[in-house]
Amino acid sequence: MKRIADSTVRRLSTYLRYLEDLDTKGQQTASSDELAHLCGTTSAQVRKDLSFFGSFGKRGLGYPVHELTAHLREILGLEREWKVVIVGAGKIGAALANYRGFRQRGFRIVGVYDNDPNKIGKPWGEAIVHDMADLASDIRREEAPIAVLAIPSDDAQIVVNELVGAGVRAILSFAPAQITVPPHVSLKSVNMAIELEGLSFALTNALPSQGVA
Amino acid sequence: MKRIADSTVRRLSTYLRYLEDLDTKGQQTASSDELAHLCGTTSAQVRKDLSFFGSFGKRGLGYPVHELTAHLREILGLEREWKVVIVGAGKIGAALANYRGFRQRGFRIVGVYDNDPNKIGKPWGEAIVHDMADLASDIRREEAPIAVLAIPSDDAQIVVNELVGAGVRAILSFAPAQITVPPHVSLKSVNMAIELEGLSFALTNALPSQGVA
DNA sequence: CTAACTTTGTGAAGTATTTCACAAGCCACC
DNA sequence: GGTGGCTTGTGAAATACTTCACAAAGTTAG
Repeated sequence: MKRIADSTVRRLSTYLRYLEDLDTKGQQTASSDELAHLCGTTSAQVRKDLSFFGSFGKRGLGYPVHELTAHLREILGLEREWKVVIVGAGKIGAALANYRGFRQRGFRIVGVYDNDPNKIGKPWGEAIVHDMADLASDIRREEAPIAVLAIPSDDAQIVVNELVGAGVRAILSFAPAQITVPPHVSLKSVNMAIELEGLSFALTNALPSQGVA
Repeated sequence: MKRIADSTVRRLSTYLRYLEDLDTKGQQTASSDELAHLCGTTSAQVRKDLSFFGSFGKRGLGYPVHELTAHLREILGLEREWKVVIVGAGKIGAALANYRGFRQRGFRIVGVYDNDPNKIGKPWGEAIVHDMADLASDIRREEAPIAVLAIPSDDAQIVVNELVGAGVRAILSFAPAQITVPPHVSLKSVNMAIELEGLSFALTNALPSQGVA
């Protein structure tokens, strides 16, 4: 199978979100054009994205909302539960844990870890903060495949190595540092500084044509 | 001047971060190859990125670290202060405000806004939470060009319209919703659900070749 | 059943971005 | 001051992604 572009996968997530809305509202079908308008893209893009995975639509009619929703969930691997550990009992991790969609989409937090003695043992949402010293062994026991890295910065790579060694296969990092992982591990980095500096650049250089997300 | 790709701007931010490190350590010059390794890209990419803005290197020697740092700050528009308002006195906004690099890079928070009566008037970091009702007039008075949108979700577009109407020219949104802005306004969206679903997809479809950020 | 209309799925064309590859420039050493 | 070894800057090639445009297929109305 052809490699799927990251940009395509991101759009699939967006389609899913809006299809769920439409499904809740009881809408039976949606055309690529309608979906495109909701999601801020073009109808050709929608059709192309979906066509990588099959023919889900009916010509002259559009896509069956409920059915396509199920297909997308399947494609994105959201029909199962994913165990997630959160490393760093700070604000970012808390924001994520608070986020309703997190649980709704099958991501279950099985542990929160920190190395601050003032935090260890304290409650954190519905969980209790564990000692980072237990991180690797807990991951091995739970077989959690996903880790969220929400620690300030510098030891990020060290922690990542530990995570990878313990069998984590996907990491979402909020640490403002370049991290490397072996090829069998997936890594996504969210770096607020980069986003803000991107805005600074845009303002400074006053490019016409913004408005995308 | 040719349009600069978003991916290029993101890399410039990364170069800057590592050049600052090298500068602090007292290193005089850095080759495109060294920078590439630090930043997880290729030397050709580094040279191409920089070449859009000028010839900063010396053949046979590399780039002067301190000087290039200054150039990049200039290019990214970080030689000045940017006033930022934060909309939504929740965890995400707090994470951002806590983040040291935020202030270091010239972003100054001039106001935090929420519509929750239990939060309005309460201290929030070093600031006090203001009523969203004052948002537009405060932005006009302060002339803050950047807003961080850290509210749960649904009214996101309404708030954005208000922000744009009040003169905001760049928005960093953490709301998990599609937002549109007029062409003269820059928008960056960070959507944790999309990132996590991207990881889920990668795990499910077990693509070989990950490791990028 | 036919005609008019809608919408998909998809090669082909068009853009955008990355990588290649090498001439030209600079340094250091003899 | 010439030679050898590095490293930049950059067109050209390669790759990746998006948009176009249209045949094919389905729908609706008469």
